[in-house]
Amino acid sequence: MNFENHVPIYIQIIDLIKRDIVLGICKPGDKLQSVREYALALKVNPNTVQKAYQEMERMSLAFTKRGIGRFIVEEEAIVLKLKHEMSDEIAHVFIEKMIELGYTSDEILSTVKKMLNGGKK
Amino acid sequence: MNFENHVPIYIQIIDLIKRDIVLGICKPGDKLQSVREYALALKVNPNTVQKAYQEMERMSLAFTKRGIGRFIVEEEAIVLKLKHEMSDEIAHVFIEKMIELGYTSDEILSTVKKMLNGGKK
Amino acid sequence: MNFENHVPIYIQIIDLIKRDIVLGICKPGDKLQSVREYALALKVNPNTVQKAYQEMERMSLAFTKRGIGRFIVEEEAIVLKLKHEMSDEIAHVFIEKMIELGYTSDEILSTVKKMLNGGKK
Amino acid sequence: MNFENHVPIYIQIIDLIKRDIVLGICKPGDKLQSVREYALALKVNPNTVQKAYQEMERMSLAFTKRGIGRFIVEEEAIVLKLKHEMSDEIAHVFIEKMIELGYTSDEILSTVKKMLNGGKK
DNA sequence: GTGGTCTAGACCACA
DNA sequence: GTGGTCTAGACCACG
Repeated sequence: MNFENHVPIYIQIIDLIKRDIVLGICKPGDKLQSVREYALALKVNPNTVQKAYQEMERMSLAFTKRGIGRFIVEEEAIVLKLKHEMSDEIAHVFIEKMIELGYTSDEILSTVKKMLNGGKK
Repeated sequence: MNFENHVPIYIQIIDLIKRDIVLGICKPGDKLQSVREYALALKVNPNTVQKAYQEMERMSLAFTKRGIGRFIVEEEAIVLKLKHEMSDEIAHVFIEKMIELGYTSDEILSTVKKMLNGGKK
Repeated sequence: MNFENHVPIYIQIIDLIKRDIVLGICKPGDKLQSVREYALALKVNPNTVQKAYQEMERMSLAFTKRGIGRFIVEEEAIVLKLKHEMSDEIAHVFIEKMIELGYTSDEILSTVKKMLNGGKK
Repeated sequence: MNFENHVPIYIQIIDLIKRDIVLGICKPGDKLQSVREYALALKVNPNTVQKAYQEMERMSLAFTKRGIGRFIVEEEAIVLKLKHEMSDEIAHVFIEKMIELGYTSDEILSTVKKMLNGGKK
């Protein structure tokens, strides 16, 4: 967790899990760590994890079995859906901002190419 | 101004002005609108514009002539510098996030291409 | 059983049995299924059935014969009593809430009529 | 606020406000009391009011102007929509339960009539 | 054990 | 002033 930047911790937690789902580290139907466990692991307050988990339920990414635990939604398609949703969002924001700065499509493409070849940060 | 998303309004204002500089809508040395004028125009609290202007001074993008007004820094190079700084930052963030999602360089490139051709908005 | 809504599962179980009594599916004096059996059938934690049964004893709806099993109370009147108790409670809550929303008696009646005719589900 | 029953306080708060909207006590576009104010008035913790308010935003019943306050959504139709949504829900649950208990449409109607005439609780 | 709710009190950014 | 977030710690119902 990054406590320095201004992205709320509970959002960072959600993104963490979303990434784990996309990367296959946890799979549809898997049980999430309990609120207390995960809070301990991340060294944050249980309420913060709770908030993240509840937000994930609202996004239909997880659901609760009362008294048993919380689980990732059991829909296999969620992985690809998440991946595309997230990458589309990211790419869209990127391109919008570049266009706003006056870049043409060609310039945008070559910027990306250069950076990808440049390799390290 | 977008009051709904989570980007602070004063940041949105700074970005607005930066874009105007990059696009040549206002030039190095130009006088900025007064806090009150601009606040009125943007339908925003004057404190918010004030904060945006102060932040721009901190970033050496603007300076104050006491009793006269606030001006964009007079250095011509600022335009290109801004443009590159901003686009580099944007592209860098974009690529980092895509890699985090497990995309390869080729996939990133083709995603960008597709979006540029899709061309909506 | 509905694991998604917020009605405790043990309450849902009680309601299930009460309905069966009212509808004559099981009769005063009948033996209830064993905790384990019923838990298996409902795909529920045995503790939960246990709690439901205990609660029913507390409400004088059931009683235990040690070593033999649990039984529905033997009083025939229980059926009608249950039926009226439950419907009165339900109707009362309904009318109270409608009045709170500003509905008049006439409007309440016509709402009910409309719904009964609409008849879906 | 009712601290005795098991309906979460934040839900009770939401219902309170919804009722006020339906009854015209507060109108679309009105400012809601600040979190702290309302918490003080209801003698609950500000976090509890906060939770209620945020839930209302999720239901598109309210929105935030940052640094200014929270407001009821500006859509006039919301009043009737809420009223019908709530009464439909209430009536639907009522009728479902009565049917489950084996009541016929006629019996349901006459039960309601009787209760409405019976008048007091 | 699990999640759900609540309190008390704090800090922060924003307007 | 406003809302947003977070911590610490508590109690409860549920399984």
